[in-house]
Amino acid sequence: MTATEDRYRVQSVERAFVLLEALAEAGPEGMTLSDLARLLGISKSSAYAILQTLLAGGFVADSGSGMSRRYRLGMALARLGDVVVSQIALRDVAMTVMRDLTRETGLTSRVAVLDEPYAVVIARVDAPHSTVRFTANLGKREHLHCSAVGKAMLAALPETTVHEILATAGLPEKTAYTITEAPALHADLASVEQRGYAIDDEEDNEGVFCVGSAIFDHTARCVGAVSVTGLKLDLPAWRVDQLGQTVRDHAAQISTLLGAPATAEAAV
Amino acid sequence: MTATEDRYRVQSVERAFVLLEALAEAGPEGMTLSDLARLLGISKSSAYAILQTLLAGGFVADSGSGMSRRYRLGMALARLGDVVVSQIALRDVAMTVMRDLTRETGLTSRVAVLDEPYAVVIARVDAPHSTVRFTANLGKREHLHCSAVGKAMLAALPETTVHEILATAGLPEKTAYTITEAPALHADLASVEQRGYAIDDEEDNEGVFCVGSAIFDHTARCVGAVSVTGLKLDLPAWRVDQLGQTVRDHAAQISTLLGAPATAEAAV
DNA sequence: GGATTGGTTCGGTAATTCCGAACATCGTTT
DNA sequence: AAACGATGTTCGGAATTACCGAACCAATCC
Repeated sequence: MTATEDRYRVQSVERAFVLLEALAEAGPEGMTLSDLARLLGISKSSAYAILQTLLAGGFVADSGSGMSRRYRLGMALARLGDVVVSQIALRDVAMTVMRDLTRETGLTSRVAVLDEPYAVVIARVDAPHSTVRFTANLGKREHLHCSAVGKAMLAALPETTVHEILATAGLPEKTAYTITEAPALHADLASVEQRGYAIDDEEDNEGVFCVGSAIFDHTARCVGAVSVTGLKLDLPAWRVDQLGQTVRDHAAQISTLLGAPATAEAAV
Repeated sequence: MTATEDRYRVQSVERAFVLLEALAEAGPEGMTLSDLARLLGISKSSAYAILQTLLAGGFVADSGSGMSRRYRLGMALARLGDVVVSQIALRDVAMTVMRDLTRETGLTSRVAVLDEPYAVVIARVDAPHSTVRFTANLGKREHLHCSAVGKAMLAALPETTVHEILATAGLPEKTAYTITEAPALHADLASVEQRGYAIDDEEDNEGVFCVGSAIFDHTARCVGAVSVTGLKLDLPAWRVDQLGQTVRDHAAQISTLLGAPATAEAAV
């Protein structure tokens, strides 16, 4: 049946999580050590050791002591769960809006988040009939100063963090068009802030053009950016601003779906 | 320092959760196997085995495959976290309202949840100067047909589940006043539904009087009940209805704090 | 007060898990 | 292009690790 070799599983870890599932079933009143041991079909001492481990990490909590001590799920799980739902929220929301965006523009769209001092792509929707395969691997770290998503985020971040990021990551030259001087970059960021979208004009890859805009969460903090990517020769100059507005609108759409207040997307 | 003997801990379980914390830090883009192994200071194969285990349970998810596969937190954690927050919510919300209730009435108040086919007490606030110590242990299972919290819940549950519960648990006689006949019980439940609160008049313990009312969550389902307990001779008949309304109001208060729609508490 | 249930501690055993190394695959760089 | 480096996956062996059973406390129930 399960061709998935048991060889590459850890027994005690599996038991720990079966135990957690049992506690989840049990509800607020929790379960006793003996109940758990019986339910899992293991010795009391084994269950005890696992519970102590989980207790130390706050993944289970105990009510009462000594006799008839009861165990229930701990706060630490609430924290982990919260991380998951916020991540899922960004991914899922982004995916649906990105599909819209590529359908409207015919271009590959991507969403990246900030992983100081780099940007990292967490979702991508390929153009339907892309002439070139952009090998944009998910999870790949990219420089901020030479990408549309990167500059969109930089323009939305506080000044101090921008300085920190540029200080640690620098401004390496990727192509002849890469902005390698801090003053020039700050000037560019100012116009990004004004327009509401950023442009990468062959600054990261020769012949590649990108337009990106920042995404904000419910606390009005910048959590990432969305962009479309195409070949420079497919994009006449008169289309750029129209494209920029489209991307900006879709970014705002993601932000509102994340519960961002309307002010976050407006001009500073 | 930590006098907590490492002897009663499970190494691999501890590692698994350190790994999860690391993934939580990592964010939506996740981490690679090698990164994790380096970070935890363990071999790749060990980290691999743990990851496979977590993957099987849905506690981590993987993006991409083969090369540069990335791991991030899985949906199962969202589920566990959700269970925790709803439990915490009920407990915490209940405690504050219960303190109000005992202050106003001078009686011991308790909150129980349904653990078919029994009721189980999950929180209690003792009366300030209680003449008698009610040994109402938390987590203790009680019959539904002879307690105020039990009858309050029964009146709020669908007919089919009521039948199931009574069929499996029966109607054992606890005192001379215990309702042991199904028709009589149903008649009582009807009046409970009408009044909005249930009465236990020495049906569980001789000389003990209880008044209880049901609690509803944000999905308008009955999740428990709250009650006050006192000695029969301290409660003249004319106080009963006033007390019932007080308990009912506080139950409604808990329900609204849990996000229950206003209709749930109204008469059926 | 005895009997029963539940939690905690301990010692020995062997099963479990850990590691290192080798293989397969892919991306990068020379 | 081809070699290199890095990554995920598989395997065998060694011993650490975690499991169990039993005994020891503590508290409840009869």
